Amino acid sequence: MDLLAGLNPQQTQAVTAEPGPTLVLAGPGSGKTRVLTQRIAYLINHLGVAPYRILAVTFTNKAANEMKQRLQNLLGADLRGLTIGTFHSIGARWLRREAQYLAVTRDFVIFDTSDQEALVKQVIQELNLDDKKFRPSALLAKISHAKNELIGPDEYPAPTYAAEIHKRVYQRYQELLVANNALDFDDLLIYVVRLFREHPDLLAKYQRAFDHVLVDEFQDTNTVQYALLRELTAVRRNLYAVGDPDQSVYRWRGADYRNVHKLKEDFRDLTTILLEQNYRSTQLILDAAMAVIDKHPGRTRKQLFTQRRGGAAIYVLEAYNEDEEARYVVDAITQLNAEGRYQLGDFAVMYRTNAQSRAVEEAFVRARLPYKLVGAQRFYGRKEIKDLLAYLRLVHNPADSVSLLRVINTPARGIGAKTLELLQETARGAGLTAADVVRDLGEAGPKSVYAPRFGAKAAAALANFGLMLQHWTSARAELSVVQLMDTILERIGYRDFLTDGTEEGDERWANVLELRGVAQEFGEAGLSDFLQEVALVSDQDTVSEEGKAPILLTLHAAKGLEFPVVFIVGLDEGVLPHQRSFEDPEAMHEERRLMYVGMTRAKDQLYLLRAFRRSLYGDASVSEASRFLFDIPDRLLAGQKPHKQIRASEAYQRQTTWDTPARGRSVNLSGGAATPKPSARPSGGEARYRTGQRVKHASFGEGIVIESRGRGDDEEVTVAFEAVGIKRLLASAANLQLLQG
DNA sequence: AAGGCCCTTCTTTTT
DNA sequence: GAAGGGCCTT
Repeated sequence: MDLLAGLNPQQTQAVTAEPGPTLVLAGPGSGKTRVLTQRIAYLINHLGVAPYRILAVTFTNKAANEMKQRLQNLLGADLRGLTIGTFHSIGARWLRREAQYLAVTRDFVIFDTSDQEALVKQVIQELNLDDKKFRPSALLAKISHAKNELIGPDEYPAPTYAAEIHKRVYQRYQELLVANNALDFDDLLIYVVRLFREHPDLLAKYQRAFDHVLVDEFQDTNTVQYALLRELTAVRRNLYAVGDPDQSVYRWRGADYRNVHKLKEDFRDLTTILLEQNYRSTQLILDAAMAVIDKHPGRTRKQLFTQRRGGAAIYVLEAYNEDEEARYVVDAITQLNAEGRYQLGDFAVMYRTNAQSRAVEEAFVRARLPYKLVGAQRFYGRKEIKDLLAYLRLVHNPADSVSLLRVINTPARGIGAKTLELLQETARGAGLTAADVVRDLGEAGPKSVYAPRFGAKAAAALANFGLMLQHWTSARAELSVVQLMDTILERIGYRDFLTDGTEEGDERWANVLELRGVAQEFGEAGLSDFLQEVALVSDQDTVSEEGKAPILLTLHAAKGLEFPVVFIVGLDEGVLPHQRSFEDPEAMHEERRLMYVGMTRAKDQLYLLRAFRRSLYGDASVSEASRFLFDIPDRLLAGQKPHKQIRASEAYQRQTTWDTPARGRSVNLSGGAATPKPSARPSGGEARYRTGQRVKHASFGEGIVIESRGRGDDEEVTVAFEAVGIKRLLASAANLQLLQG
């Protein structure tokens, strides 16, 4: 079979590049995954490299699985030891293999963010810190940052008092991780690097093992990941990196797209190949996306092009609020679907923050349209799921005190805060884990040396839990993950505990069953593998390929995906770009890249939506159109072109030339003949106020009507007052006096 | 010990 | 506008 058939010249160049350090800068939709897999196939088939001498690293399990799948199709045969996986899963695998060198055993568990927080809270208590002044999340950020710079707890610089506190927290946190036989996400990477630095023989072994190392999404690597790659490839120098700095959106997680530049410095003979031909979007969408990203300072310009000339204009829609914004989306989907041009699975709705999904979901539910929400965090973050996983983790690794504390009284067993404090104290005093103590109480009953420390009732409750735990840990070897899960569920009466007759209760139990399904799919693999798998799933892993319903997801989760029709909602200053990026130019650049990523997901049609009024933390405020909207040339846009909001005082002076597009005018959504506006203005009596009218309010003074809309039988009027700014009023209550009209 | 109520705080994005 | 923490009652 001809591996190179159907590749364009740049792709061919990338696939057949001479061994040696190579950087492929791949624009969106340029066939990056294809190049990466063909490259591996090329190494095996044409250069005769043994598959087990190849290491391919990705960021998500989904990307890894996709590559495996494609290679299987390409090469037919089994992949005979080819290593493909995420940075974290490969790290975990190697660390289990080399656990003899570590302070933890090979059964270590992986602590996720909430476990980390629980641990830090414990530290805050132990060190008697003011929990108002030291927030777990802030402390964890410090720790993670230090870890990513390969700074250990004892090397942590402490020039100030605050830094001294951080250092102590870091030290104790790390001790507790070891005591729990646990690693956090960062540890999965830094332990490998440290191991390599401390044991040159180990490093040499891994350097020898892999002739070729390939990395996907190279722009998302952080300092540790880059160090790992560099050390691994220091001898053979066959590092093949694929990435796109324009799509770097994980800075907040330590990713540094400047690693792309570092690569050029560290490997002076680096071959760089640019992939600019796009096989996804229309030229119009590419032009719009390039217009946005070209405003990004200090980047290498790429000229993306496609054979797909022209294309439908990008629709800009300005809604009154997020509910109407969501309704626009639903209406457009309904319409395009009814016209038969697109299946429901062809649509995607993207947003900056997860909180924005609520309004969209509600609109879908109201329209009785199905939808799929992406977010593993959401599933694995649920209480019932975390609880059940904590039981499994505890059985797997009884040293895991975070899990023990989580489940020891869930469902309630009469073990309260006092008892738990005493339990921890007892364990610490005896140099044991809490699990050891409860198991002894269970086995020896009242004769246990620990029994006298507790009240009779508490001791009995603890003993009971200890017996259960003992039973599970000894039964564990003979049971599959599903069987163990069933045993636990049955024993603790979890179903009855979760289902309380409400719909939510049923949903909770359904979630448990879903996790059970995951375990079932996992088959015969061990508990350890199962726990690792669920600890390392990403949001992007949960996007199923053949969708039957529109998909709702964050812009981050959308990276790497494509859809015929894309809606990006919340194009408001403060949302995208996010408020938190206003002060920091680097963060602002990342918002721009995020916008670029979102836009380039669209194959045929792109809708950009914003809401004039948006609620944040409960109450609403007026927002301005995102700066990114203004970067797109007008000629590429249709619908309501963005306009700068006019301040109340300015509006007052410019009333005669007011140019707000009337909300509610007919918008042609599908690009065909004019069609009725998707959502009719709520019917009601004739509106009393119109945009541009001058009105007077008893206490706010004079102003101009920005907008008026029906609300039940009443009318909601938004007025820009000269003295007090923009206010929203109910016509019936405000008693506005019409000054002209 | 447990459950209910009110208060605060907060949200970016996720391996 | 949700979720967690603190404080109250049973």
